[in-house]
Amino acid sequence: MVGRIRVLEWEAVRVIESCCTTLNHAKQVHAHIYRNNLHQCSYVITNLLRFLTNLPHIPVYSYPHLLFSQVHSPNPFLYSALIRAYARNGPLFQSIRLYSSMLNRNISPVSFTFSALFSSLKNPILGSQLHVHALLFGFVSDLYVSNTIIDMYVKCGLLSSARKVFDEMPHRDAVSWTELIVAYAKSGDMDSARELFDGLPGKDKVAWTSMVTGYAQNAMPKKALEFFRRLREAGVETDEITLVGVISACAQLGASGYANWIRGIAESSRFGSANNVLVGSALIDMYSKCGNVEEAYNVFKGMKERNVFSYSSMIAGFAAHGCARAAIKLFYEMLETGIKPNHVTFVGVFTACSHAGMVEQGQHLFGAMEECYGVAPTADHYACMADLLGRAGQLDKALRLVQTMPMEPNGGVWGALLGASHIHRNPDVAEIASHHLFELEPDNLGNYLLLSNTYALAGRWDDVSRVRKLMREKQLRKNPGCSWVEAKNGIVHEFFAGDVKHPEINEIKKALYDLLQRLKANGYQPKLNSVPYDIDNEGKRLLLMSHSEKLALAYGLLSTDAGSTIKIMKNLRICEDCHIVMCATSKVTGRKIIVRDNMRFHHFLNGTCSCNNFW
DNA sequence: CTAGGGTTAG
Repeated sequence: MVGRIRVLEWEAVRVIESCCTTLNHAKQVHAHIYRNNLHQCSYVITNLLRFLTNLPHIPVYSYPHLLFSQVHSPNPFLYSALIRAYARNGPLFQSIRLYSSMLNRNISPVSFTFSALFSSLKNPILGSQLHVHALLFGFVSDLYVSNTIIDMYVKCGLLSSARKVFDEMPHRDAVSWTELIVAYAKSGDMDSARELFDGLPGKDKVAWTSMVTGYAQNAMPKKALEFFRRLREAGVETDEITLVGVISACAQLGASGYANWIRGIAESSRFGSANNVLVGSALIDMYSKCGNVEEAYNVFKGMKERNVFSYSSMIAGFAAHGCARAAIKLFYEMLETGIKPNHVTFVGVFTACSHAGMVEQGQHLFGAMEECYGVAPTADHYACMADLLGRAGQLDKALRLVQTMPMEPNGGVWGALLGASHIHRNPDVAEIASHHLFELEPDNLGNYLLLSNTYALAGRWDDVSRVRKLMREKQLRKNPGCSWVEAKNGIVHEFFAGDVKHPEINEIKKALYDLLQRLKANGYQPKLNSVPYDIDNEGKRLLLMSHSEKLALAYGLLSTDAGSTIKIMKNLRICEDCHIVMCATSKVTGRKIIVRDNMRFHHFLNGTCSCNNFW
């Protein structure tokens, strides 16, 4: 009889492991188990519960608990499986209650009990108490348990406690190391991550990828590429997640040479964009950020499967390039496919409207987002709307929106208002916005500059010096303006404002001088009031001449073939005078010029810019 | 049962 039950148990578990793919399957299996009197068997029910835990959105309180309660004498594994189910999907206190009830019934926990408890725990007080329990029961020498304890401390933000557990572990595996490496990377401390990584004896794919991704996420794309090169030299396999990290690094570099290089690697691997949504979406973003929105769309069109990331990235890409109508059209296409937009999708949609001055369209969608699509607006969406109204010149409406919005305005909201005040030269609204910004972001230099420049445009030089004094007191120093341009051979050249370091600087200055003369003959006049300093006109003229994007433009004209597109990247916002020069140059030379500044892309063609002077 | 992943902004 016992033997027969064993066979049945084993069979039931095999059925669960192989055939259960939906909740309905699970229920059928359960009925079968019930008929065969196996519903009291901890082993079988544990496996059924484990399966249920992995299904998304199963309310734990109902069915899984029912399964559990039919077992009269549950073993510790069954308890642990239900603890894990609650830890994953249900209320935390239920996990803890089950754990106490286990102890009360004198059922000793097993290591699985603790890893289940720690796996979703984000409460540092409970966490450290349970850590003591794990110590008392002697489970901290268990790798799984210690690793989940490390993970728990990391999730609680207690990196030093996590490190202490790590340092005191008698044995560690790659998981223990990588958990900490990632934690350091996420906290922005790549030096510590690097130090740990260097000491890791067997560096596997995940550890290498964590370094690549860590550098990418911390805005060190060159370092990310260096580690990717070393990863490949070490003969480590590259998978989709590694690729995504490198692609993101190339996106930050913004140069087409890197973009095409990693694209080639990705497409010739098993994780090409046609079959892999993850890689595809990352490539869409990369090409958008490299100024090639057409290629981004080619990747998008070539994907067999698309999800909310692919659509949102593409919509944001169109928006950044000023293709507002394409962005909106894609948004509606997305709805037709049944893919639900999320909060990021809407940010992209509103940015598109904003940069195209489509106020009514944007307001309409803002009104509909919660009602029709179930996405509740966040402060970020209000920032988009403040931007939309403000850019379109409706500063009063924008201000009223900010003052009546249902949540506390964040920096983005006031920043949008400040930016709009600058565009429309309204120092009064700028004062209100910056007053809040100086509280919220006391060290954000850009806010001080925008306020000071808005005063300068209004000729309020006393106020300008007041803000400059404030900046000096806070010891905030302006980032030097810097631009990059791709030469014909794909090499990227860097220029700072007033640069004299480039080997061909004399030719470049000559070319720029000649260009400006040509533009002047066609009606260009330097926009002197875009210089926010109280100096004489000749000084302003010279200052404008030295802007890094103009140097980059001149070098681009010198170093690329006639008829080819010139691509320039800038770390700060392009200035009004440079914007005019770019427009005029595109007309006079017949060149297409693409400028990526820190805000968006500008496509200059035949005298006009895709941003319609909204930026 | 524990470790790496893509989209947004002024």
